[in-house]
Amino acid sequence: MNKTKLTLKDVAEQIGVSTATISNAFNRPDQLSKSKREEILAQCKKIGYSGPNKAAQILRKGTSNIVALVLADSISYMVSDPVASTFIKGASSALQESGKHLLLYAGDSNSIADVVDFVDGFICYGQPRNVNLIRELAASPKPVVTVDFDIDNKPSINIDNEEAAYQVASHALSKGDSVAILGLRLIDSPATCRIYDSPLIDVETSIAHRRLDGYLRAAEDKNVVVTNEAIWHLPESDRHFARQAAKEVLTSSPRPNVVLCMSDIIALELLHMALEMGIKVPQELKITGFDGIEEAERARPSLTTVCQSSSQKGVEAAKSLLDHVKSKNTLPFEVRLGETV
Amino acid sequence: MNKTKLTLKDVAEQIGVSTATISNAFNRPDQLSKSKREEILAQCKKIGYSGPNKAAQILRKGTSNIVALVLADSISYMVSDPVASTFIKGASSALQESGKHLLLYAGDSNSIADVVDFVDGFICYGQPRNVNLIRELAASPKPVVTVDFDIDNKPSINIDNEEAAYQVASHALSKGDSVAILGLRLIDSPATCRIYDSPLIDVETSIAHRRLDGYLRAAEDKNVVVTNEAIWHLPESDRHFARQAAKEVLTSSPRPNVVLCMSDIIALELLHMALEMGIKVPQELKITGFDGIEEAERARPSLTTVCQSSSQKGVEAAKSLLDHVKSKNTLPFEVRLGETV
DNA sequence: ATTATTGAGTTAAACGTTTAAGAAGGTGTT
DNA sequence: AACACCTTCTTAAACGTTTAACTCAATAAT
Repeated sequence: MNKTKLTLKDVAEQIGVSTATISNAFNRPDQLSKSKREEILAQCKKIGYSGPNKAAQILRKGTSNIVALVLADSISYMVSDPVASTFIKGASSALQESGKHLLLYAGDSNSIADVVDFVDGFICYGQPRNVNLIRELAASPKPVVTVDFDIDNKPSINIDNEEAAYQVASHALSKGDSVAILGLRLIDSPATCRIYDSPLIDVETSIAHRRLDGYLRAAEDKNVVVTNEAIWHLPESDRHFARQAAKEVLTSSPRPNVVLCMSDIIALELLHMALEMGIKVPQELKITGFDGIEEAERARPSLTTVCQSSSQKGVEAAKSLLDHVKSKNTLPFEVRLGETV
Repeated sequence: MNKTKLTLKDVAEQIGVSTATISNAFNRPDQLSKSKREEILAQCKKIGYSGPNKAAQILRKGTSNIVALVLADSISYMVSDPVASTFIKGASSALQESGKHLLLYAGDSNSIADVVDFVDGFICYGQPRNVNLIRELAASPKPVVTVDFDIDNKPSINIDNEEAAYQVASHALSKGDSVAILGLRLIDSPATCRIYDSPLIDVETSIAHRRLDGYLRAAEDKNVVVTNEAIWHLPESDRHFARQAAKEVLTSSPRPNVVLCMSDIIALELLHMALEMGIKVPQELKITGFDGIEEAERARPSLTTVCQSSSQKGVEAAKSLLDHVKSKNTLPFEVRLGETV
């Protein structure tokens, strides 16, 4: 049992070669003869040296094999959200295959300063609340890949949200004529409310606005008028907020016969409440979701929604980061016709 | 715009003090006068130096503020499991409060060698598959806290699984007399099967065996005979495996009238299948679960189970690690009487 | 026989900090 | 006036590697 941990220097002295040679034995096999290398590795194993210290390598090499996954909100929230956790699954398995480690980073923190020096890059999932964080990411010397939102000049992974929203809304509006929209993070409010004339946030960068654009274009095509009073804002795709918004929509008069929801979680909550109130779906009320989570397919009636593969997004994001891809990557989506329209 | 990143040395030269003083300005305010410190900090901000490089700090200080969360299985699986993800929630929020970062580490990997040099400690959730990993953790110089399993001489967070299992089983067996047990990871098999006389694994360290002990003690108390043919092994708490085991149990003859399940996921799948088959619960079949997940409470009939707070376990694990607690910590549990017994 | 070329190792300078030990000057005590 | 004792800052040695540049033989080319 050694008192203190062995270093390259100790090992070099014991074996009788220079530190450089030991280092090369571990990192650059072409720099020394095969026989010597094997001898060194065997010796190291015998005396209990398990390889160069990683902390020192991080400093010296400037790379750590750690990738930070910046999550839009708190980590707590993200892990329990089915869409986000599926994304994490995809990203983590792709990273693991490349021997990278995953550091979970809360997007509600104010700065990446405490990790930027040692991580190899950032995968950024969903629009962080904190504007300063986005600025820092944009200016970061380390590679950054964004998912479900956009930073200028940084690669991103996305579906064509505008088109997807357009398609699903067109389908629903061909069967109904009065509409409400349950949107996500459209304005700066911590509570569920109609947007009225509140200033919209993140208009350029957020997918919510692309989806809204798509909904509105579909409505225009079908000659359906949508006022700001028919557009709700939810601060999060959370059952609690969704329930409240659902209640407001369903008790508003006149009650719309089409409700376009920006997430399946919201749509499902609306569906449940409608059924509880004895409203017939889809006869009296048509509902569309967004995301295509499992629960949406299992629901009765099953939800009409836009399917996108969160896990594929995770995989693509990881790949883009590792391959130093510079361009934006637009993934496919699919409108799944369920029984709610 | 500077070409290359500023270092302490650059800054020191520009401001005209020693590097030590700058370092102290950031790390040890008591080592220099208040006025000088403020002046330095202001200057740093002006020239765009955002503080000492973290990679260098990790090497020099030997601490990184990174905690590795070692998850029993692959990260992918763990993130989607409701119990595990709730645990992650608890742990991550507690760590975040202390300014620590969370590194997700797959327990199905073979060695901690690639992170042990730079992480500050390990939180280990659930029994890792890989025995070598456990050996390394046991021998690690860095602090380790285990949850839901045990390593000698390392602190752990647990409920009294034996007693909890005893209580819930006693309740169920007071209303039934023939029993099957759906257990987790009892033997070394990748498939669902009866344990028969296969050698049991991790007998000393795994919670599954504590629960089994509790079940068997309750059975003995009630004079109910349990043979190894009534005990099933599932490799994971997964709906797919659960469904298969449920089918086998429900079609076995004679069919037991009490089934004790080692997780809610298993119990719920059994419940659904029983209802599909037209078996009346609890009249013809009594079911108990374990964990107390939300879905168990929402189910109809609601599940009788053992409630434990996964998120609290996460919090306690983080605290133990950060406070260098050496002792084992036994958390409370509660048997929730549902409608399935 | 002389000069290039290659192969195998070594030397020493980074990487960017922290911190024990020391120096210089000021304050308080006797 | 002499001494100890702070306070404030500096010096320089770590922390444990990687890697460009160099040395020294041995082999190949002319």
